[in-house]
Amino acid sequence: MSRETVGMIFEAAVKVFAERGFDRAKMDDIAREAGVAKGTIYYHFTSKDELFTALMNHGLQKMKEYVRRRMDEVKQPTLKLRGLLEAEVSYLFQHGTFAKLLLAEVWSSNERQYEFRAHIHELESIIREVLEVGIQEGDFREINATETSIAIFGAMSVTVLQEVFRDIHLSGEELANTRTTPVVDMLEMLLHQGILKN
Amino acid sequence: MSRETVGMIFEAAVKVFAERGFDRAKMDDIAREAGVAKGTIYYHFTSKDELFTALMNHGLQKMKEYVRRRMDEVKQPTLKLRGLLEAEVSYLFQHGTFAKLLLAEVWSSNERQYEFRAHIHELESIIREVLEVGIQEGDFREINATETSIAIFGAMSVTVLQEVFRDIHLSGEELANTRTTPVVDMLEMLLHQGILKN
Amino acid sequence: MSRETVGMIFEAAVKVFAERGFDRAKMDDIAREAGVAKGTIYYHFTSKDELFTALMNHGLQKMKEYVRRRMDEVKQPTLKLRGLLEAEVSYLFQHGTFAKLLLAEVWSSNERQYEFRAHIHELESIIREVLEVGIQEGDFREINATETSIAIFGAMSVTVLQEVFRDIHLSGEELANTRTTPVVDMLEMLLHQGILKN
Amino acid sequence: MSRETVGMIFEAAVKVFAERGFDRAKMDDIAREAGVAKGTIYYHFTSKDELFTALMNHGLQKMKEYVRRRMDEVKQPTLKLRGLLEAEVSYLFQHGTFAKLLLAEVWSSNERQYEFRAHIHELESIIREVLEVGIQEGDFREINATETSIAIFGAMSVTVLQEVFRDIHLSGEELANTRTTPVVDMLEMLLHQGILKN
DNA sequence: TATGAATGAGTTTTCATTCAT
DNA sequence: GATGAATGAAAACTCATTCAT
Repeated sequence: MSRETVGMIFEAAVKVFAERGFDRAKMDDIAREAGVAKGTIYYHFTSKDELFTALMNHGLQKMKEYVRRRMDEVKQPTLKLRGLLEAEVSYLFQHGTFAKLLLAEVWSSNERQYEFRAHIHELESIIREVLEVGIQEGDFREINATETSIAIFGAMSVTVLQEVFRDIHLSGEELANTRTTPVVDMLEMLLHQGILKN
Repeated sequence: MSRETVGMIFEAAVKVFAERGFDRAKMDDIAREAGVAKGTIYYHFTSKDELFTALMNHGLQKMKEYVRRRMDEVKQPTLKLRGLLEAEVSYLFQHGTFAKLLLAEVWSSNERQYEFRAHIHELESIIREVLEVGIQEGDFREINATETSIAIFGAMSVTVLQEVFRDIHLSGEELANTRTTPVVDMLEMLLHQGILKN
Repeated sequence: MSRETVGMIFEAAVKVFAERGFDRAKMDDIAREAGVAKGTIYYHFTSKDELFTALMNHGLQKMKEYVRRRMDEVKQPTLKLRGLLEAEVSYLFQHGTFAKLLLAEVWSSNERQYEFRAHIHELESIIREVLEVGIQEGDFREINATETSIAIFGAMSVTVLQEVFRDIHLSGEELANTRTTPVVDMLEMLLHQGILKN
Repeated sequence: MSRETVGMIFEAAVKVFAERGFDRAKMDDIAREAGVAKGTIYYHFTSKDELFTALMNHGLQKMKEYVRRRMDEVKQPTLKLRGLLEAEVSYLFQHGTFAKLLLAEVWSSNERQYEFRAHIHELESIIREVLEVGIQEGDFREINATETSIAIFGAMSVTVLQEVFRDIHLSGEELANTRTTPVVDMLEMLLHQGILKN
């Protein structure tokens, strides 16, 4: 049963944390949502903080795996960048609650943040690696790969979040299906060629 | 004394809210920081929420004014975009605490968020307007101005935030002086010409 | 101006105290209602408690005077009791807010209560005196005047209060004009002849 | 333990509320008196208001049951009225704290009051029913049963309260044993035959 | 493993009172 | 006499965490 119980707590926690943010989320609500007693959560996690961290680590791990897997299918840098964007955008659309949590809590100031930002850095690193290879192979300009990767991550994540909030009634599945391509098209156009006419 | 008292509370509140985030900020700390009694805050603001909202509205108003003022100095769209970025980046560097608050709390889910996002939309609109003029005048490609402005806002703000966190020991003044130009250069290069080699 | 200011505070205080009860009444509300600054109340009364006590003493004094005056017009004990009831009922109807205050706060437990109950005793004494004269003059039975006067006061005041609450939309004037006679008739019938058929 | 804990909170609450009145009663005191932590009260009752309402509803329910039970033992209207008075007087003497609360808070103005007065009306209704039967069976005069029942309730309750306050050092048990009969005698004499000599 | 009643430190908010002008 | 900004003690309420069952 353990696996199942932990799973239900996880699901409930993502939902409640995303709805309310870390501080306004109550262990009571998570317990109710998960259909277990409050004590049960504490049997599996030592604290609210630990639960949250476990949650985010799990989510980020999954996201990184998903992105890496999808990217390994493509080789050419230009296409690789598109594949990467497609993977991240689609993942965040599918897990909108997780996306909210990600952006809302990275900037919140406390101990947790360090661990968090490390994870974000990893996501940025994936972008950076693609950029570096592209530069080396002569596909991309001699840009600052680190800074540019951060900017790209910002452009991508904020765009996704805006859409998630705008179409709050759509399911993650629907959002991912209908909005991924337009968003990635926009980003690709912007990133590849810039906005200048020639 | 009223003006002065409210001013001190404002300053103290920005600081404490930025250090801890809305939920972890204590009215006690704000009062101590402002050098007034806790009751005094409640004499001027009906609640913690009202104080926070007043604060953010004030900050966003100031930011918008600053940006608009700096932009009116430039006419040509290409240069105008640079002026805009320079203004926003420099403002956020100078008011790093406000910047943190801005990004951390927009995505946090509660009643406040709506008012907030409306302000963010205004900031995005400033970018959008520049894009639209640029498109009309033939300087920019036929891009989707709305979506692109969001992406640009994301790229800009996330980049600034990362730097603020990285160089946490630098004052806003120092950050603005040393980092504005490199960051704007990077963004301009990215946005103008994209990353493709030719 | 002093007389006027104190008068306005008095009026406002009766209203607010009656609406909310002593503890829930705020000095702020009284000040606003009176159209003066909060400090002004403290210039004239040393404390909320003193204001309240002054108020009640004043009200009870007025009531006693009113009752005694109306009663001196009648001589015969039987008619005197009716006159007394008429006076009290009519006064309480006209000053419904005061009546509420009277009954609600006599039983509230704190230091004030002693002074209060002393006043109530005086009101009961007026009844008792009438009963005693009536007994002596052979008009009334050999009843326990003290206890009976309390019972009569209870019957009268609770009846009035019920009507005040029931017809909450009527003005004191209207209530006094339309309800005094029926209520006094009922009480007189009850007290004079009892409910037994013969 | 639940039953016991709630019971202890109830007992403590009646005591503290009666000693201080609703507004001056502190949850801290109730908790101390009950020997539980403050949070425990909030685990069982959502607010001070809810605790108070639960308390009064419980008390009034008990009182009504007690009165109805004792009255069902008597059939003849004249005796029934005495039985009713005996039951109410004796109950209020035994639960003097509850009696104080009852009279002090019915007239205090807030949301609670409506629920309260509804209960009081029920107590008055019990009296009214007895009067109506008595009138129908020819034992009582053709009085207005509704208004008279209110007056009787007022006479009875105010009399009891006065005694409770006068002999503040006596236990409820002692008061009920020694004072019930004299008080009921007085009331019965007054109500049955009135005060006129013939 | 799972439960949920109990805890108490921590927080927001209220409001009578003061006092410099 | 009158003002109203400032105060701070007091109170209600919250909620992560514990622990006996």
